[in-house]
Amino acid sequence: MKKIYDHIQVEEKWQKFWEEENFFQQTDVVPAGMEKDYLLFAFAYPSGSGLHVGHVESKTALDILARFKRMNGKHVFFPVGWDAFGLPAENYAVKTGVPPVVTTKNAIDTFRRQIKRLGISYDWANEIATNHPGYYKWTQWLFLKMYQKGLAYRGKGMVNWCPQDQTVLANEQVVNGKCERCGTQVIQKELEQWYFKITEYTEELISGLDQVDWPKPTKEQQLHWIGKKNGIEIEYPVEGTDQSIICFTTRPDTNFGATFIVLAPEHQFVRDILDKKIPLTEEQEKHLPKLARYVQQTAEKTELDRQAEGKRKTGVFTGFYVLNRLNGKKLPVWISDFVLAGFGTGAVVGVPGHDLRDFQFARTFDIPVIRVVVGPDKNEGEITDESQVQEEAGHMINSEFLNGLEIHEATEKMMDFLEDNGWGKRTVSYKLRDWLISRQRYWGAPIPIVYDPQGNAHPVKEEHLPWMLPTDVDFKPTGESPLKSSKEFFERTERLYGKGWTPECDTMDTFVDSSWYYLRYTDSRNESAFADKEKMAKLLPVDMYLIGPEHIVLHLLYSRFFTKFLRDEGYLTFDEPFMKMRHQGMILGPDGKKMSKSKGNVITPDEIIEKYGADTLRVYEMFMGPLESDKPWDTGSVIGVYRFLQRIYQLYQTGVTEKEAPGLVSALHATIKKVSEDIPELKFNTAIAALMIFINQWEESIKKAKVGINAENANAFLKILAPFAPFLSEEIYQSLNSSAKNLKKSVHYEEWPKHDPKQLIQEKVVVVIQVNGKLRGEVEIPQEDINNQEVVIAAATSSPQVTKWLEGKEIVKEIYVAGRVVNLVVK
RNA sequence: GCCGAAGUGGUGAAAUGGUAGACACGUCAGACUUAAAAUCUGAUGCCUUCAACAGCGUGUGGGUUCGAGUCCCACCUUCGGCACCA
Repeated sequence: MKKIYDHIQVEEKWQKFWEEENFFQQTDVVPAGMEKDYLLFAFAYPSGSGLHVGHVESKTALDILARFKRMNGKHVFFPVGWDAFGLPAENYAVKTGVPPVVTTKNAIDTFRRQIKRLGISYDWANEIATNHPGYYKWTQWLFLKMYQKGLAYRGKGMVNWCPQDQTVLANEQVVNGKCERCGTQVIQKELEQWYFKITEYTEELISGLDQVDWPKPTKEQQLHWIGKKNGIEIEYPVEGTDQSIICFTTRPDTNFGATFIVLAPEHQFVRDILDKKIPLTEEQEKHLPKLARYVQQTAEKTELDRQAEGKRKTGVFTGFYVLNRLNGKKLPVWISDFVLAGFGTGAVVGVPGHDLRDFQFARTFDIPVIRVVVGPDKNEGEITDESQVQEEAGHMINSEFLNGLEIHEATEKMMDFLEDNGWGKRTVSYKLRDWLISRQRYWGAPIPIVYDPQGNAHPVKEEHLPWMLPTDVDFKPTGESPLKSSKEFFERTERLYGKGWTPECDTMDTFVDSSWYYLRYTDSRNESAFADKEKMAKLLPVDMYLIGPEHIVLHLLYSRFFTKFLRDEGYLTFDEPFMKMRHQGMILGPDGKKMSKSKGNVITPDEIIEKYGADTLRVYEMFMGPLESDKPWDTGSVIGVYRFLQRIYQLYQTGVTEKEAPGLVSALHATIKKVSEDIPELKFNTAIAALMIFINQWEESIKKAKVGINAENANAFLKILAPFAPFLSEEIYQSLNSSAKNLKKSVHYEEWPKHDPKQLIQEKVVVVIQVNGKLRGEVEIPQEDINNQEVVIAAATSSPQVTKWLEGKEIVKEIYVAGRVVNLVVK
């Protein structure tokens, strides 16, 4: 009778065994002569709803890699932790009054239990959670380090404000004008906020990408985000004043076609007019009310309003003119919200003939349009329609000394000319801004700053770290930081710093927590440093980072910034934290849509493990398709993997024989080769297919000839199966070798088998025959003739399948690809 | 609009420029069973067909090549990201 593999009982048994024996806990030192391998996954936010099958994918993938590398003699560092600060826990607290520290702990406990059931071989001894005072003490310490170096600063600025969450959002956290978290329309607000000066490292954030092995599209997205543009700042004197307006442009070649200037409503010059710091003529005074109203309106506009406006241009004339020194023309100065205060100089020179937005603006306000570029259509006439606006290619006209030049040549010549005359200066502009880290939230690390009675900022003293997050707060959103409601927090500040001193009540963006967690892993219990320098030098940088594509821009940019800063401070010896990075795709619901509670398409690992076991879940998810692509979950298909594992278990009852089938042994070596090649490339789906093929062959051999493979080879197969199905392979390994003398403690401590190339050599090779590129037959060629073209061609042309296609034809060409294909070209 | 990725059976998917559809699900037929589930065996791209070693087939249209899912050009569709960035 067949023995049924009882996954529940078996998996519990080995999970307990591995845990009791501290199987995968690393000593924190890399043993001499061993190469380290640091495998990292993006630590998760422990949400209340627990793990879903999507979480399982990346964890399993890296676990397979970890086990494979251990068996290949690497010192694997595979830590785990929790990105535990964040909004959901706090929102839950607002609703229910349960403190975030409680919900977070419960959520982590659930996650931990679920992950352990999956058999992920994490180094639990170094587990971290960013909400733990032992962790955020160092988050705060790093803030102070930045503060000392002038890289953390306080500044006034327009910020994105979410009225629902009652907090500031980074630009990156505003999606389509809505809050990334809750979907509420974001508005603009001016506030005093803390920033990190990431722009200090802009150039290195660009050049450092050359050092790392990341997917190309990821690098491109980062570059795009940084948005480096070479251009020139041109100075335009304002008529009737001693001021001038500076415009940034990448296309000064078109400057003879300039007909106006547009400022962002937030531009300093506009403020100066409104504040009457600039003497106004009577005529100019008349523009003031309109101007003031427009500035006011812009400030109140939400991102969504701006979007709803679409391309429709609005604006107001300031009453001022500047001088275009190239041709002595007067250009009217306008303001419009299509010009962004944060890019370039917040002022744009309007060339309506050759910039679509400028054209639309000129049309709306009846400003003249001048053609200075002739495009590939050779049209030199007036520009009257959007479709005629030539931006990308052509030659100059109506531009005096530039006439006839190709636009790129003209750009260079114009830049030289402007610089030579002192009217402009070449410059580089970036989209990247400093990182706004203040959050008016409770559940985060408090910013370690206190204010003296005069309101000046002072760093919290190092001996007062961790600067504890108070617990006596009111979670109800008031528009102000919840920490303001803590009596203890204010009392503490006065006690430690003096009467009238007050604490900073904002907390840090959770991206700060996650910008350095991979450093803390290396020395997670250190109480006197964020991590020991030597330990970091030994284990870092990260060798493989597996991360979802959603983190491409922010988290990676911030982490790289931290790394470069800490390197400059002498703590780190490398430039880039993540040497190799790959992305896992998303596991979609059975309906092909993103899994979400509200859609009711969430599959939990618990239900699958209950029914089929953790090994089945692991192997199924790896078998679904390429790691990096999005894949819909199909519960129906899980059964196939379940059957596969059951059949393996059955085979080991009957398939291990003293006499071996030679073809089977050779097939095993081919399988070892394939699996060994696929795992490092993260091609788990094809590795599993190879394992399945071998099991099919082995089964067939037993059925037909009653011969299988011997114990040694049977063990070899178990070893290559072990990373994928750790429980099943351990179970079989232990019972198969129960009488063996020098048994390793576990299959997972075994050495990875090597394939024997001699075993892969076939006696006969099938060569395919094509006639004029079409498949017409095949011949078997003995191994020794495989490189003898004459023999192979002769065999091919005399093959009965082929002769009928050659009848009455002349062979004009013979192509032979050794061991694969013959192509006969006939006429 | 710009940047990026991807289009292959009923489904998830394989395929260093060299036998397209490996492997798996599903489906159909059969075995076992009172029956069902489970398990096992066989078939399964489409089409003509008694059967095909015949024809057609990797989003569309061209091209390069002895040979193209794979390389090149143009286009269509889907999905991600950015989006008035001067």
